[in-house]
Amino acid sequence: MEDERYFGFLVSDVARLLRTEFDRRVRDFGLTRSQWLALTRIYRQPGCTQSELAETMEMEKGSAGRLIDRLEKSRFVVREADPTDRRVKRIHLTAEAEAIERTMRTIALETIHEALSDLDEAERDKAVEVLITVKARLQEMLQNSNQTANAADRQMAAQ
Amino acid sequence: MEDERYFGFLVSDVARLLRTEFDRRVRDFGLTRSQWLALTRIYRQPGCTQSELAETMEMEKGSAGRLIDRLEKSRFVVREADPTDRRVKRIHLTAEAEAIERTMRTIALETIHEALSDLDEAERDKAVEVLITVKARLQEMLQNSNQTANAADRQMAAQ
DNA sequence: TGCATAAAGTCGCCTAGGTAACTAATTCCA
DNA sequence: TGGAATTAGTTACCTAGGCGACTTTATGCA
Repeated sequence: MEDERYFGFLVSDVARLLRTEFDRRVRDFGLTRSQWLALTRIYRQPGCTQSELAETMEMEKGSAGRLIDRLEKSRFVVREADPTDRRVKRIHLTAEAEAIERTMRTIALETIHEALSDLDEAERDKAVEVLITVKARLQEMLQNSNQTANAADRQMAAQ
Repeated sequence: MEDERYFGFLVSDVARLLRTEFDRRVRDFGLTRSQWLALTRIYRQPGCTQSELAETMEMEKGSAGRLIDRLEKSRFVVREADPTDRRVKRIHLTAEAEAIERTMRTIALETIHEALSDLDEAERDKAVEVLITVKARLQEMLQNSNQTANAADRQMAAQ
């Protein structure tokens, strides 16, 4: 059990190093890794709502909203009102963003390619498979802690 | 090359989910995952300087300093002046922190154990090995981008 | 139909971490 | 030995993301 700990350290370290290296490479484009990730999602799902974006990015809608704030300020994205539901804001890429999305994608692929260059194909595939398994497990765990929190809330409310 | 991208997404997702789940489990102790990580390092290296801590945690000294600020405010840590070098502040755990460090370690091990419970031993070991390889590669990449940045600085300075 | 509930966004507050500029103290070397 | 370069730490400013309270709008049910 003790040695499992390293997995936790390592996965955090690798994620941070990857983000830092990518952000350095794209700094001149005025975007960050998170912002680019959002762009790729909006690119594939134009006109999505903020909540949908938060869902596919697996983050809180508050965090997603602020990400969109920054993207809008940098003119990569526009918010448009939904005609049938006045609560909803639909997100669209600007023309500039569509062009830059392609550049960023190339840099992302180069960065990850270089980061993985010491692995052979089988190792890469196995690593991806393992990470998918762990991620699914963690999502279940988080859902459970949400449920117990909600159950506690309901208990409080009933009293 | 295209499929390598998933590795990047996955490793970031797993790191974030792991942090969030752990932080939820330990919230009542008044600490976060990062703060606990710092405690374990100080536990193993009592009296270390802030720069040494930043080094072993592989983060900027500014970030480490702020982490220590929060730990000091929560009374888990004290800064002590070094008698021989007046620039240096040496970090020590308080008695309370030493006790809590053990509890947190248990929770960390439980969390990671649960997260990895769908893997067999060989998969775990292989994953750790792969992550070590990728991390080393990324560290090299970051060192290179640092060097080119410094080289550019020197060029600027020479002009 | 009317009211409770839920959903979409926003905001404030928190931690985390990078970057860069700055001060004070130390070391190194000509 | 004196001045340049380095090192330790702090600070300000930035993005990122979780959490919870809040408002506005829709929905669903009795």
